Amino acid sequence: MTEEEFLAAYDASAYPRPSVAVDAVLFTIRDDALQVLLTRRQAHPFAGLLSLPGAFVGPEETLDGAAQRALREKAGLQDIFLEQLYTWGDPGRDPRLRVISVSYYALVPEDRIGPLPEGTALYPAHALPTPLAFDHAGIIRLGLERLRGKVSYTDIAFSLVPEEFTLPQLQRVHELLLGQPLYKANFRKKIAGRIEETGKFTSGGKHRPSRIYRKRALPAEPLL
Amino acid sequence: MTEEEFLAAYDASAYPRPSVAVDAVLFTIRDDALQVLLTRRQAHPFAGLLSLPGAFVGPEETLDGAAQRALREKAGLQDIFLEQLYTWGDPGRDPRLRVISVSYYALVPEDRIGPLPEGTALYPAHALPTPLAFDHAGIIRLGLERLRGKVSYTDIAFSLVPEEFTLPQLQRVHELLLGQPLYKANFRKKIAGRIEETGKFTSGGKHRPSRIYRKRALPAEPLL
DNA sequence: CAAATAGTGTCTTTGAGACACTATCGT
DNA sequence: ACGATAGTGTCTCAAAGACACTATTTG
Repeated sequence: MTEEEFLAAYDASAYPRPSVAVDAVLFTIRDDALQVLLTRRQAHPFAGLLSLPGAFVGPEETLDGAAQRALREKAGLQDIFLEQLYTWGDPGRDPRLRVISVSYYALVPEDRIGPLPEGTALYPAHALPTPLAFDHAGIIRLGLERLRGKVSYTDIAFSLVPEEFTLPQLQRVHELLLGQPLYKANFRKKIAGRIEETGKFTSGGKHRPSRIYRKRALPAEPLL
Repeated sequence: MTEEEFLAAYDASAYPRPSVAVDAVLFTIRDDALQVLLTRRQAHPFAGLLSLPGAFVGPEETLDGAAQRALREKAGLQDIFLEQLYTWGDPGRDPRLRVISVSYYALVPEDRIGPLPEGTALYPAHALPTPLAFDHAGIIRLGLERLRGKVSYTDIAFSLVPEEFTLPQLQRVHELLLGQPLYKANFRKKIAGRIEETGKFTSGGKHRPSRIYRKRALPAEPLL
């Protein structure tokens, strides 16, 4: 059977086509812990359980666009770091109908999060209530793995920190993602090329103020 | 609007739901080059152009299952390395109808490839004909990036080499994926823990025979 | 023994890791 | 001066990189 023949058969068949949705794992740092945005489900299935914010993909909408919309609608967030994670499609993952879910993970500094709608809140990523709706526990686990894997060799940690930040703050984010303490001096050497000074300092603490930095605009390394 | 309301509206709407397909980028090494399996399209759209092997996802089929099926049908391959790559869903990427495509990349040693069906053949990955059908050029480019990124810190190169192989062979695969020559001694040190000797040697060459190895069954490193 | 490729020993360079030290704030 | 946190200098160690050497086959 050629693809065209299959398509014709598929088009004409009585099979319900799968629906396509997006689900987003929104991470942020709050109360010195990595947290995930979850909403409590009102309706069947999994009524009463927590689930990831999601949305069905509109007919004229890109996948990224649908993920952005989901976060805008459920958390009032715009222009945040968003990256595709994995696509989940096991038959039966949604008991109502076949749903293919394209999952995303998103990173946002706490100061960008406004008041959340009723039923939506942040939960600590390493002590989530159990069970969660659908296969969302697995999606979050994969998001955590991806995050942990990428933090050491990319810039993603900057997306979890305000535009202007101190190095102790940034180091703490790395430590929370990696789950282990880091040596101050080594950490600073490693990120030295990716930051620039603002000239400002913190104040008010009962200790030495710390320098305030921002992310360096251009990658320090020119192409080889 | 709650999710349930949206779902009800979505269900009842006249919108055609997207179709969901899989496309696979099958890589192999042949004639001392990395090659990709492509099939020439017979029908509209993009008739006459080359495209990736793909399939629509059946109603009771997993995504991985559909990708395996596509490769079985188009290349007679079974039980090969297969990993999800990215999901493409821009409206308009297929001019006929909305198609969400979950892309995979697959790796197979040349000796596992049998005779290919009419219109299907291998093409050198770094000198592909242009243009390709749909957004398949982008899918292949992403597959190449993923492959290059992963070769240095994972075992994937073993999937491009027969079960029993020599180190010059394995090194050549690394060099083709990375696009640069490697130092013999350093390469051997790096993979020393991941291989084991078979006790066999090559023969017939006009030079010193090389030892034949296989992949080490268990990861040498115990959990910390 | 010459050509050709397989395989090894070892010096250098780089970066991660560990730790001790100094600096500057508030009280 | 002290408690607390910010920030730096430097030794160690392991891995990556570079290169030169030895080994074993065929003709």
